Amino acid sequence: MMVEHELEGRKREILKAIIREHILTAEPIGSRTLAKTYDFGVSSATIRNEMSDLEDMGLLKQPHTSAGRVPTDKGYRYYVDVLMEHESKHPKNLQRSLARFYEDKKGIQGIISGMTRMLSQLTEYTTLISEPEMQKSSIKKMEIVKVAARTLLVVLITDSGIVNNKILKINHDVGSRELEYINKFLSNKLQDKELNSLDQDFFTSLEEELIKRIDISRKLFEIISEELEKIITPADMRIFLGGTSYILEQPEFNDLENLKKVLNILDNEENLRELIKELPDEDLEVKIGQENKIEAMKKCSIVYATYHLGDNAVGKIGVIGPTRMQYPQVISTVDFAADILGQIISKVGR
Amino acid sequence: MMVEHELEGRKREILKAIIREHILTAEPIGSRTLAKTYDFGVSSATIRNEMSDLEDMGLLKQPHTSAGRVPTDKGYRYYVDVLMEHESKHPKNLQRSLARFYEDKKGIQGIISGMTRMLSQLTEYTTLISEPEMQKSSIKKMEIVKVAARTLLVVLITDSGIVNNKILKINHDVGSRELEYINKFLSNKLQDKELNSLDQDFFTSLEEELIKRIDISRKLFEIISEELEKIITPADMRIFLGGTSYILEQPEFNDLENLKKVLNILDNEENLRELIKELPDEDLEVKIGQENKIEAMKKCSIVYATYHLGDNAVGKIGVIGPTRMQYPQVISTVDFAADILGQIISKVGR
DNA sequence: GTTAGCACTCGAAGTTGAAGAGTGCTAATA
DNA sequence: TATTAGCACTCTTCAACTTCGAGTGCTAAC
Repeated sequence: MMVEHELEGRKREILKAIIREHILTAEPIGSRTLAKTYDFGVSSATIRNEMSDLEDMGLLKQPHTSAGRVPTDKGYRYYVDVLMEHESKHPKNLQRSLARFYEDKKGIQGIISGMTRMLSQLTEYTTLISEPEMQKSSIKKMEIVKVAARTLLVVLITDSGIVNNKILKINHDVGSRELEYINKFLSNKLQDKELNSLDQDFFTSLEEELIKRIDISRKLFEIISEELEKIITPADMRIFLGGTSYILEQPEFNDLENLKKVLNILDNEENLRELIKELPDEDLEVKIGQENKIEAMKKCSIVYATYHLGDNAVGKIGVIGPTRMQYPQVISTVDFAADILGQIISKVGR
Repeated sequence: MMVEHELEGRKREILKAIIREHILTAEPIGSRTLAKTYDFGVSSATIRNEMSDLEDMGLLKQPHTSAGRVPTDKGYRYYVDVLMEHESKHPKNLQRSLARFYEDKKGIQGIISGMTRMLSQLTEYTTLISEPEMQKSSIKKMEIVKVAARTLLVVLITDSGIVNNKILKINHDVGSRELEYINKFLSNKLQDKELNSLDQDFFTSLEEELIKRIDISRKLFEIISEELEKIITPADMRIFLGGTSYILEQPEFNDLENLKKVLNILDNEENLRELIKELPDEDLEVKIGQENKIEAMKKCSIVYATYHLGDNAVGKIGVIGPTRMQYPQVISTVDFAADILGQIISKVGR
């Protein structure tokens, strides 16, 4: 199946031209049009023959007899992997827009939300950013504060500067001494621990130790550790979505049926989480059409990158569009955005 | 303009029938159809005359000659205000679904997010819920915690149980004594204060007093009070949106132009905030078509209610659909949902 | 290996005509 | 006087038909 890597020069150029043209027009490309706009030095008939070969290889297809050719997913894949010329320059206006972020102090979520909007405006596609996962971070500080009778607030801060908190209802009141003790004890035990090392076993052993030392209600500790676990698991990690309406600009989604399917996914944060979980932690990846596991996404491409906060927490940033996508620009923009986003958040955190 | 209130019986019944029928079919309603499906005891010709009168009053209109009639915004308004029969019963399955919420302990945002999804599923329209505004709440507890060198965490808890926190970067380090003092001082001063009474003047006077008592860096206090103000202002109050894709089910949005306009509003949280600000604090209100101030919404209706947390914080909960909307069901559902939402959140908070 | 030429295919777009739904008006009716 | 039957007229929708152009594949010649 790796025949394509040996594509001779002219076939390469023709495929490249077809894909470029199709990305611009969203129309099937015919041999005559191609011969006229590009100068291959051969006639349309020859191009026709080449195109027929490319079709046999599965890189092109015809929507129907007597229409021009359209790239297949495989064609796009080959384009992205081999043919495409990468844009190395990042537009000046991007850098300028970024300045704003440094001034803002709206917290991590504000930054991500702003970045979502910006990326979607730059690419003119729908954009998706996940909050940084905390799994790989370690705990910098954790504190339980009593905020009212039978109400505690657990605050957790990681070394990447992410804050998480949770209100805790308990049945019996806790004395402030007791709480102080628990705080000290937990601080000691949890300091600098990696979050993903805190499993059920860990908590059980903690509990045993704590019970030995102090006459603390077992029930109370159970609640605390249970809640701590919940905070840590990224089950309800927020996903930021922007530029949904750009989808409507794409001619391939003029078909309401398709549109519905895709919007149904985007509509629901649960589905988005699902979608993001599917994506392996690559620095930069492109999922083209059928390569997506979720049914409704099989007519879309996703260009995504993983952004890093130091060496720890990571999140995803991605762009969703039709398989006919402006890959060079989008890839370069997403790549850059991931880089910048990591930097900005890291600065806020530290 | 209040002529309509004296609409004679038959005209009322005909208008009601037309609106009902149109809500179901989304088609213009003709006199013959009406005469056949409803039994008014008169012929289609008579109905035709009545319809003509109703059109003169601005309650109906014809999309074109020789089409049936369609209700105008004014017609719907009259329907909602006068003709409509309210559904008083709340469906059993709603009550059942609610049980789930009580078990969840995902915090206020989780509850709202869940409620958003539920309401959109029940009504089959797009749903919108705003976080409770804190303006009218008072402060129950506020505490500044030092989480790292030159990093403070401000935690604020209101009497309606809303927690807000913010990370604070400062230039110089603060001693823990200093902090303790500030905490005590602020606790005293802020306890039970209403949030909307905390204006610039208040902070200035606080500052003066504090400076007298302790040798605290003026700069530090400025930062703290500034940030406190930011926490309080609802500038970036979150809006939860659900069921966007239901819009696609509505035949009136088969026109891509319309659809784009509306989705553009929904796409952007900023716009949604704008939208919600437009809505006065009524217990339950319906904005029909042209009554909406935002251009893109002039083909939509919004049914919304204000939900309460005790007597204090309030938020909005609403449903967006075409002007041809299932008003009776939606109104009753939104009303009920607002009620329930207030209750649930209050319980979590207390 | 390349190309010109040609028959063939298919979709897009425009045209026409018939069917159907609905109206408004008028004159007859209860 | 309010109601109704009847009829001419208007307008949309839909299907059938046509035309046009873009594109292909194949063949034979270069």
